[in-house]
Amino acid sequence: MDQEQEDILKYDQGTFHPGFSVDCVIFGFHANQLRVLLLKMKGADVWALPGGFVFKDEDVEEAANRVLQLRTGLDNIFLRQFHLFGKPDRSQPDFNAKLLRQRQIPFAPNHWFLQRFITLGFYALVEYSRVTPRPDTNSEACEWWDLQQVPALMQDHRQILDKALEALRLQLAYQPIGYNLLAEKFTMPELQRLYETILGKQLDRRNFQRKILAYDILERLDERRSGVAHKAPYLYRFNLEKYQQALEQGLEGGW
Amino acid sequence: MDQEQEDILKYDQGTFHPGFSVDCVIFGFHANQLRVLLLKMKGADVWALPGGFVFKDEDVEEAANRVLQLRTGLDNIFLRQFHLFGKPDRSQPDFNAKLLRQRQIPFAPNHWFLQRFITLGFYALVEYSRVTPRPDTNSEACEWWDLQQVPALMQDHRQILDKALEALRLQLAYQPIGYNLLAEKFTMPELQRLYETILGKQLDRRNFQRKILAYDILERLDERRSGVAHKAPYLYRFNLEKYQQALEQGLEGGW
DNA sequence: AACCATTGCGTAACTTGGACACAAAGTACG
DNA sequence: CGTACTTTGTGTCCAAGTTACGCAATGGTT
Repeated sequence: MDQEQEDILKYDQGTFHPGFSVDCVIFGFHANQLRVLLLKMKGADVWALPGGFVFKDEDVEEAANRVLQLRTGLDNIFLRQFHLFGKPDRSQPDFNAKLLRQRQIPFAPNHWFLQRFITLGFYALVEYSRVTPRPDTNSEACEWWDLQQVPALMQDHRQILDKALEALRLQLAYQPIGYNLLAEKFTMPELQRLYETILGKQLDRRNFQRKILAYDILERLDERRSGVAHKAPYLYRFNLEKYQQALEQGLEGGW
Repeated sequence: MDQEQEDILKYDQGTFHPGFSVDCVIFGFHANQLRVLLLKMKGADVWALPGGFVFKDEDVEEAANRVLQLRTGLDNIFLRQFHLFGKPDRSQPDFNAKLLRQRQIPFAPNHWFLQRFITLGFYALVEYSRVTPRPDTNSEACEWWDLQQVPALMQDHRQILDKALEALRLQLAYQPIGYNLLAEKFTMPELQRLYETILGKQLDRRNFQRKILAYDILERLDERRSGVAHKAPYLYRFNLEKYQQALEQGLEGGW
């Protein structure tokens, strides 16, 4: 894939799979807060989820990966589709027409960008510190936002974001989470803060440790995190093999 | 929606949302077996999932409902999207061209039916006895198949079916299942057989009863199922209010 | 050097889950 | 009509897991 960002709006009819887009809810974790990466649309006071279109012969998952790569600079990221948003009124052709005019791109009334779009929502978990946010040609900013302080979003992007969070919480119940969101080495309290912010509630320190260790996906290192205040906590890292296995098989089940 | 089934292939370019379809995995429960409703394609020795296209201004969920209604005669059914299948090679334009020729419909090489299709998979749970299977214009049969004996399916429909079953099993772990699949009144053993066939394993009768009753979504009636062999079991029905609530809030969680 | 928030490890009380026992109910068959 | 057999309703026991804490050790702070 070309690193150089091209102007999506200048593509011809027929370049992309028609009437279909992908939108990514990119989660990061910083300063004990869950954050999402958002784009500020040019000439409008709304923000948007990073999204894109699917090339005519491109895998849909691959398109989402491409979007992620372009906005964050990262590759090989945890990315999972969670819902398709297909209401007919979710598209706003007037808004899109305004965009085209603003960009001084000539267009016919049946321009592909003005059609109704169905969008597939993905959520991604990325390591905050490794991300280099990059706006696309239609946006003037690309920034992290605290989940508590997300600004007004265009179209139904707020709904998409909410549903992504719901899916993330659901994943927590039957699959491990953390790899890709935390640095390679991390402490138990850090992992706990992550779980707490995703769940939106506090957990008992000692019981958390017991439960997460029982999953048998962590390795304790002989190192401790030094320099910080108070007693130096041990560092852990995920055992990738077991982590992957837990992702596939699920952690518990209920039945 | 028009009850009368029209011939989909005779629609013009521009009738449907382009390059997009829905496919439904319709589960029923009969003779202690989980079954799926399949269509036999005309003039080909393969079966297919009931599917359809989305009208230009139609909600995607609504389109799936329409498909369900046309094939089963039922309305207001439990229906849930579970995965989008978007690989570029999943479409088989040659197969579709053959279909058009067979049906003696003239077509240009860029006919909408020959394009690449992205499909959204839904699964539905229906009450077997209330279904009246109806083939569509492209199929010569519409029948229930035992999950263990599903015949060869066209394209990636086998994958879609497998993924639907996976999603169904996952739902079992955190949401109740049974309403819509069973008759209004049912016995505990019947409910247990349902769980057992979905999970593909046997459960202890007594522990099952305790666990399912703990969910607090069932009401035991003063009636018993009479006429059958052996001791007459009590009849139960779902408390719809609590059932609905459990669907939304989830049953357990893990955290 | 005393202080104190935090970490590592442990334990008692309680809940949940799995394996199993037994009596009651209803059909089948001699 | 009574005995055998299968199935249902209810309950118990024990192991495993969960929850709610206690306490000493650590390492920077004052």
